[in-house]
Amino acid sequence: MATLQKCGSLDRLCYDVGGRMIGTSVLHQPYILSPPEGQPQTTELNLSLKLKEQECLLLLRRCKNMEELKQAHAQVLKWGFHQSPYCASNLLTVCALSNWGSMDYARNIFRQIYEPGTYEFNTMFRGYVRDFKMESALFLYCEMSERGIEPNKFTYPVLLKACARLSALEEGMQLHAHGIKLGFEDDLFVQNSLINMYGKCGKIEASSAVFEHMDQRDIASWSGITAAHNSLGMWRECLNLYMDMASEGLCRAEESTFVTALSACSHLGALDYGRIVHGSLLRNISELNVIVQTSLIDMYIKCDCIDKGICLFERMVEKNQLSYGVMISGLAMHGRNREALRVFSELLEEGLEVDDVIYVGVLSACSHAGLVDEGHHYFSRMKFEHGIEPTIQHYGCMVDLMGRAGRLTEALDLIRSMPIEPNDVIWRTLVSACKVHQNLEIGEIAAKSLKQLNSDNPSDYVILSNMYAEAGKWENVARIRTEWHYKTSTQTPGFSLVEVKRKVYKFVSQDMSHANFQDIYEMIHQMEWQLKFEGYSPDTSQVLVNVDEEEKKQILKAHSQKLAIAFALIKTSQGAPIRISRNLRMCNDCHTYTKFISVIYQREITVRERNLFHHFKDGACSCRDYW
DNA sequence: GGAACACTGT
Repeated sequence: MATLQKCGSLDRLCYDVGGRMIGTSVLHQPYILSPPEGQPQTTELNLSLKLKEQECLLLLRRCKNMEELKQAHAQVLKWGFHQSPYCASNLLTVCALSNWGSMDYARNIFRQIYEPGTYEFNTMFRGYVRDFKMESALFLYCEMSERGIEPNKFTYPVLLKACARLSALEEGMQLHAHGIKLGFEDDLFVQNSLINMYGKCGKIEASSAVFEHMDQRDIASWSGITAAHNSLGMWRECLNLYMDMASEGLCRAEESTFVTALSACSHLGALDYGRIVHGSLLRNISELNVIVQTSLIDMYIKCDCIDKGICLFERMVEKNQLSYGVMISGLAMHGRNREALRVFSELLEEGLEVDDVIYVGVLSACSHAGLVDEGHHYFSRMKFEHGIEPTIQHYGCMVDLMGRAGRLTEALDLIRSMPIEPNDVIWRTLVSACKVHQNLEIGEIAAKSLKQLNSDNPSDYVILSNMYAEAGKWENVARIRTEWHYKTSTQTPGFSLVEVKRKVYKFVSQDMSHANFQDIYEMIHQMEWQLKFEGYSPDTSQVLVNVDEEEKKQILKAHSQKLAIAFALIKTSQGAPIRISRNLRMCNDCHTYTKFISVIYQREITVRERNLFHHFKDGACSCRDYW
């Protein structure tokens, strides 16, 4: 049998006309096949060896599963070609990258390769990343550096992807530096990967810097930069980027870019934009895939077009778990809880997998609808029938479910028996329920636990102080107010978004930053008269500033939601619906105010509050004042 | 041989 030898000298190769060189490009080292001992190196022998090697390659490439591969591997070993760089590399690629391959097997082969080069390392990186073994990939890169093997331009994208998935900023930055040193910073794929890596690590400035410095951008560059903004909650920026891309006309958008843009529309409640994206989707993509369709449904639902969402959902030929998930939580958001549960049973009938997210939707539908027994039923079914361990979110839903129904002791027992540490959301849910049901005893327990978590949420103090006020415990109210004052600086700024003529405007409380803020305040002033005439009186109980009553009223008047409504009234035609989206729960006064506006100006006003829609029409709200 | 996408409780 022939053996493989490393051939150090090119001279020898030149002399050895019949002997052949294998894989110089791969290993940067020439190799020859030597004849069995005592036999001369003849052209015939080399030809037959070459043919044999080809046979090995074919054998490896034909494999369709691990069993076949193992057999082929055994044959290659028998023929003595396992050291041939071609054969070894092919074997490695098949193991690491085929759908049925095994990375463990690949690792063994890799270890047996005489001198693995950049190509073999890259193959291993790709295999590891594909198998979500990011640490292993980065670890192997260290070995590569120690061995002094030069990475090439294919090395960086895959490793940057590993960093992106791990949110490993430090490693990512190191790779960036190495890439620059080796002169790969101008490679399009490296740049795209950098955009993505920095985005996933939350370093949007770094991500944008790479994007800005690119000479040419392709669709992936745009895709990456929009996704980076989207995942960090910078939805307006994301949409602006999408529009830039569309208007530049240099790239034809692909499905992924549409999906990102639609996600931004969902979060912003930007229906007009959503429609534009839908339009270009129909123009550019002939057949919409499941992901795009699901995103469209999600967008319509979150932009208050629930019926359009349902219509698209029903027309879908192929639905997956996520499509159902979007529909279930969407229906729950709009208070159509029975329908949500019906869709859930359809999902089960379809025989699709159920996951924890779907159950969050199901349980929240039960809690909104006050279906206590059903909620308990689904909760235990989730654990015992589907083997899903409840997460903090499921417990949150259960606490909400029992809390709304006034079963406060049960809710507290559940929190105490939870195998997970309760978070601030859980306690806050219970505090709110205690306030509604005026249970001071449990309320105090919950409030104490909430305070221990130091979550700096100003609304906690409002609920607490209101709870004490209703019970007439004024010393406690005073104490809470002082404590609150101390925390003022750390509160999250609330904002309202409103879409007017395809542009999304953001308002914060007391906002003076808009170009036409004077018109807006003038409008607020006019509205005040109308409101007074209709019998509205401001409710300052939730104004969280320690000032006198008159000043409180002034502050109340310029809450972000009111500014957004005033702006929309000025800028839209009579009777047009107004859609507002906010990051925080609205205060009682804004709720009452909006009800009055809906009747005075004859407008339908929808306010989206995180995951709940308030639909104001003719002076009433769809939540029936309980939210 | 390389990059990118959707759903989560107050």
